[in-house]
Amino acid sequence: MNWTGEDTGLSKLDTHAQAQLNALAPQIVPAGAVLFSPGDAVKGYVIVLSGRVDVHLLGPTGRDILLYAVVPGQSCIQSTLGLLGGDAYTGEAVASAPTRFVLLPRTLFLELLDESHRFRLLVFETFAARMQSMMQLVENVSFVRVESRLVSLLLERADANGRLEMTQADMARAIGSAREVVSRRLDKLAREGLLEHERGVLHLIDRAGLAKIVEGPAL
Amino acid sequence: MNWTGEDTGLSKLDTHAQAQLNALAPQIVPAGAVLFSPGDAVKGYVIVLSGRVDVHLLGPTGRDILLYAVVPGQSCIQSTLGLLGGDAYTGEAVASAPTRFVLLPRTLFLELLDESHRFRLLVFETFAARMQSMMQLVENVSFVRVESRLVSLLLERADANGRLEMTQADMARAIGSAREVVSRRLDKLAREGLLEHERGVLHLIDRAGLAKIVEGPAL
DNA sequence: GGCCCTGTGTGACCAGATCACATGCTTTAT
DNA sequence: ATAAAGCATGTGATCTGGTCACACAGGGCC
Repeated sequence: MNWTGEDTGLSKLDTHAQAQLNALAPQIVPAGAVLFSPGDAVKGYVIVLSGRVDVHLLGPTGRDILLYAVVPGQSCIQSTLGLLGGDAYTGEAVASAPTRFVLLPRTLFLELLDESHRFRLLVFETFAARMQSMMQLVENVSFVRVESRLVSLLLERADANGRLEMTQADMARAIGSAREVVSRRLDKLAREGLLEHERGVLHLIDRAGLAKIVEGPAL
Repeated sequence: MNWTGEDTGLSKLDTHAQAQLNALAPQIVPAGAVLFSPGDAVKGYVIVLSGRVDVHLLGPTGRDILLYAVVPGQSCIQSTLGLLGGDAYTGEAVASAPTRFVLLPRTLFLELLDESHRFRLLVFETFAARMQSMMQLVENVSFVRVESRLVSLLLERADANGRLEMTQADMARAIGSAREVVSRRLDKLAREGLLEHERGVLHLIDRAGLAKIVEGPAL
């Protein structure tokens, strides 16, 4: 098994560290699998090789908000928190696509942290990136109007043809809003001729017009 | 100069690292001093020895929200982000009390990170704590009602006699709300006999009653 | 005394969240 | 094939909270 070569960050590790990592067997889970839930103990450091893992926070009213997505080569920092501070998870992580990942046990993680300069950098960098994106998130939910957040999401996630398969409930989750609000916004955007939508699918019509909305008034 | 002994985390460092740190001269700034603003380049790793530094995010409409407070022994992770990723600051840091701190230059920071196991742990731990508190923040602003957040703040910051000197504008900043909203909430709490307030000062009357509000309905 | 600056109170209005449904499409069971 | 169940969506009413546009009160300071 040699998976460290698959991914940018890890391929630069020294060979000793790579050997130790390659000894671990990657796991595969289907889309929808829950990797951890609030309160779970932290089992190890997770590195995603392919697929995508969404980590979100659950509100008491059933609403939830996407904290960040873990894409290949990145690791889930919630697990890092746990490994360093000993706290349990507060968020929930679910695979939003079939996902292949490895799980470094705590001892190996700490060992590599001491031994490998590159591994350290890697951990720090993903950590820093996450922190940055968390700040971005706070900025978004506090200062950016729902319409802008929604349109940003659509522009980001739609394919080259402007097509996007996603339910309104999932959009609401991703931007930290409510399903009904998304429904009304999409309606408005459709009335303005910027997009079309039906059950489960959505087509962007006027990307330029949508892009203008993203810049739109602050709040 | 020997300031590493003043503080819990640093006193456990190996003597070599301590010697290098003690060679740096602490700086002192008065309350209200701005340590950095959005867009500033990162000068180094900041460790606060005494006082208090508030880091907040500024909204385009003039509203701002407290991201976290840096208290003695902690470091500002925004600077860590910058040192590792090279990005500029996005938040603003102001001393909310007279503050004494040291600034480790980038090179020394990276050197210690490689050399000192304890320093590494220290940095990681503060990093993890910050991340945790950022998640807490997201949870609060998304899922907790303003009244609960306000009351939490009052209970946290009031002295033993239930007295708190703070303007409504500052309270609003701290909980990520607007001044007018705070004004109306305080009014309501006062009408219910839970507290009294006048220009710049505030007295908690019924701590138990207030505590019940914190638990209150989710949103 | 009149100024100015800061902190506060208040009403009107708007965005967005919540609640409580009503449809309709799709899949599964019978 | 038809009914039942489940999911995705639409819609009105209502509430919380943020924004705007003020008025007003308490201190300093000249």
